[in-house]
Amino acid sequence: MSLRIALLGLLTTAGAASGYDLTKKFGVSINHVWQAQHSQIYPELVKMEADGLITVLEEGARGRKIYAITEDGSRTLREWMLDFHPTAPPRSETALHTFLLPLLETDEAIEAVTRLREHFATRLAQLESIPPAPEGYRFGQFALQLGLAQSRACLEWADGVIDQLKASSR
Amino acid sequence: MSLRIALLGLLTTAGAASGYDLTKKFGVSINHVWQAQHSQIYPELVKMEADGLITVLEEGARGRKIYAITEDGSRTLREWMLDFHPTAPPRSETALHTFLLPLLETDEAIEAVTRLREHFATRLAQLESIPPAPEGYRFGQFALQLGLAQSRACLEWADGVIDQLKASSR
DNA sequence: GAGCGCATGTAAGCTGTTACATGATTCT
DNA sequence: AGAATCATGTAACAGCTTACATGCGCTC
Repeated sequence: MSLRIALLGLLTTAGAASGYDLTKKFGVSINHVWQAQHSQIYPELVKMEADGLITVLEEGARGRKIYAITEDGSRTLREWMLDFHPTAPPRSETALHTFLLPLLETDEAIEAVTRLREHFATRLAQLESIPPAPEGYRFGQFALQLGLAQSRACLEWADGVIDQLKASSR
Repeated sequence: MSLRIALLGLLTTAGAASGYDLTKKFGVSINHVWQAQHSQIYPELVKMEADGLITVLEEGARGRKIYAITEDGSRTLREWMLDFHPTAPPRSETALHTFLLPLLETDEAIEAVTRLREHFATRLAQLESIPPAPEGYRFGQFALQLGLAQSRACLEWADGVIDQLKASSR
């Protein structure tokens, strides 16, 4: 379901586009929020057209098909936005690793958490490099703020854990 | 792969157990970090036994099979812990919803974010109700701290967004 | 005409969800 | 005797990844 929503969202926020264009967009704008490969996108667009959520506006060179969202598609997207109820993501490899940290010796654990810290710092830097919305109210603005808040929290957590581990090794 | 790791981790931290026991454990101890249904666990245990990571210690009443981790299993788990490199989770329904918030009218968006806020508050309360490790260095302790830090960050984010939306509606 | 980027597709395989199915034991 | 719980499995399906496959159009 969410892939459809992401595609409908992109077609709304960025206008009509081909599967190829949409694939590229998943690599940039919406990237920190949702991702998909072309092998998943092309078949999904075919199904969405069959369901009347999008239409082919034109067929260009090299079999390029430009899709646009339909009334039905807009309604579906809006309903999803209004109905949405969050659920906690049930699986996180990083959290699993963290859960099992006491399996390692203290110095090994410090090394492992330092690696995590690096990762969080890199992610934070990436998000900080995205230019903020200039004014008003833009797509992705709030998601970016959420990503920043979470990255900062993770970074602080890693620093705290490293301190705890160092204290316990003395 | 990670399901295996979670199972090996549980067999290490909580000792030998049946598929049924492990299923229940995914419903409590490790629950905020990883989850699995019995329909996924039973076949996985069979494959893990075939791969020599676990063995059947005894077969009890009602076909109950008690599994224990093997040397090979412990080595695999330890190697995973040492090799682990985090990756950013590429998909979050909540972040996608957040990304598309500007599709809604301001008052609708406020309502939607208020629902998110509720969700984060509930999650935080759940994690806070887990008793902290009494002393020293326990399995799950750092993962719990991570969950708390992230939940608090999400809650603050929601409050900030609600403020921004209210300011923009005036 | 060789190579690159554009553009779309298919297939195999893994992970995870939901539902179906069965039988044993314990408790009331 | 009936219900609840213990205990294990299978099947169908959805979502996603990786790899394979093909052909057009532009530029050097």
